[in-house]
Amino acid sequence: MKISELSRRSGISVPTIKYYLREGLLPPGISTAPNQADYGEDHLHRLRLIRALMDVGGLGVGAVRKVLQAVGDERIPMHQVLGVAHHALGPLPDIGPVPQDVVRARSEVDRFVASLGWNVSADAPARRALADTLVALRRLGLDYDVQAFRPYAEVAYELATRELEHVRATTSRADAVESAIVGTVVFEAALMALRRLAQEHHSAKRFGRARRR
Amino acid sequence: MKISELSRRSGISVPTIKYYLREGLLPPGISTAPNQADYGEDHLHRLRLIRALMDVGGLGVGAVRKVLQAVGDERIPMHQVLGVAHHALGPLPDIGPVPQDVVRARSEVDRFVASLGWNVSADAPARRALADTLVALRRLGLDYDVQAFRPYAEVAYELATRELEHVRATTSRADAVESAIVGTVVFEAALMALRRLAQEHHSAKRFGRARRR
DNA sequence: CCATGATAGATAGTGCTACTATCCACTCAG
DNA sequence: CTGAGTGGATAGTAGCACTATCTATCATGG
Repeated sequence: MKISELSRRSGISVPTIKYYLREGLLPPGISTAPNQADYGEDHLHRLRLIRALMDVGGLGVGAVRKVLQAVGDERIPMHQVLGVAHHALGPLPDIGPVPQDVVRARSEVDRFVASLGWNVSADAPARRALADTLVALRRLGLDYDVQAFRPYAEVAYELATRELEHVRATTSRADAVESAIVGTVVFEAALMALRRLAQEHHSAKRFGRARRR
Repeated sequence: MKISELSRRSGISVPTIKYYLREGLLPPGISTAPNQADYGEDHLHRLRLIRALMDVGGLGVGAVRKVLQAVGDERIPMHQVLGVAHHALGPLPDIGPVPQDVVRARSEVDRFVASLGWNVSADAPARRALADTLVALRRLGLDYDVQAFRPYAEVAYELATRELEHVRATTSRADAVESAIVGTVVFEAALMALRRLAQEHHSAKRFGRARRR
């Protein structure tokens, strides 16, 4: 199909598709002439994946590119793809000196993860993300302990069990990898939305029943 | 204290504090002369809250301003503050025409929420956010049903129960409101981080044990 | 008491990101 | 054969979160 049809079927403007081509998010079509190229269903699917990661997952162009590279790289074994994706999604590496309270929080988090018996690589970005939340709470004067995260950890454990079983049920590597990525990013957004809905429900039940606004 | 001390103790540069003052995120200090003002501990605390919302919660300046307005507005009753915060956090209102599949997903989500027996306002942004995730999954060719969200809903329900109980235990309105906001935003980030850690653990267990990278 | 540095407030500029717009030479469909 | 569409390149834009600079003041230590 031509780029105009790709644009129409994906709902993404032609200039934006050209931009994704330039940025390496979308592989080029099959060139049939100096100024003609042919795009297939896989291009359409790729565009939808890009939009899902950006719109639902909130990823930037750079993060999407990293994730897609990991998905497309056959040399990366299954059990590493999630890690690579998490590195693309997670916070950037440290820039300046790390404050004292952050250092302490990180080691608390590391001990906490170890106490859960979880087998997670030492440089997982989510470790630092979790430590950052702990630091934020404490800087606000709320003296939480890492143990406050335990119920969340138990919940996360059960969800991850379910999700990984689902991934195993799929067939090809490409499908498995993509469903793992989508599971991480899209179901994360779904879980957030559901948590907020549940909070509103409980808030209404506890503090009153009048409608908002 | 003077702005330089506020800057030193908060770790935020003086120009940035001035920027927050201009943007209305931080209330002005008590003016003691045409070019002098005095800032208190509450300003320091407010700055830490701003950074928590921005750095951990990923909110922009506009969203932070809306949330802080809701926190500070005594007229807004407790049971509405969370809703107001969710409106500030959630997706923007529709701009163009809403595609057919989105319309269908929204009504499915509405029926799903009703089937859960949750009492949530009809215009809660999280409804649309959840519908968007469903649409994203389907556009990727994964024909999920809303019911796939049920386990997540159950988990979200239990977490929200626990969290709202914690809010009730606090005392003043200001504290309660702030802890509700912080709970929504910061514990959301913590839950995400823990879910990713749990995923890595299960991924390592299921697909292999070699270290990444 | 006066030089030095900080301050409030205002205006303008920066770097980054995700697009958009314009241009060109070319080509394909009617 | 003409006019809309195309690939490829370059340049421009809008929004965001700061950052820099300026001015008129003010605080303070020698």
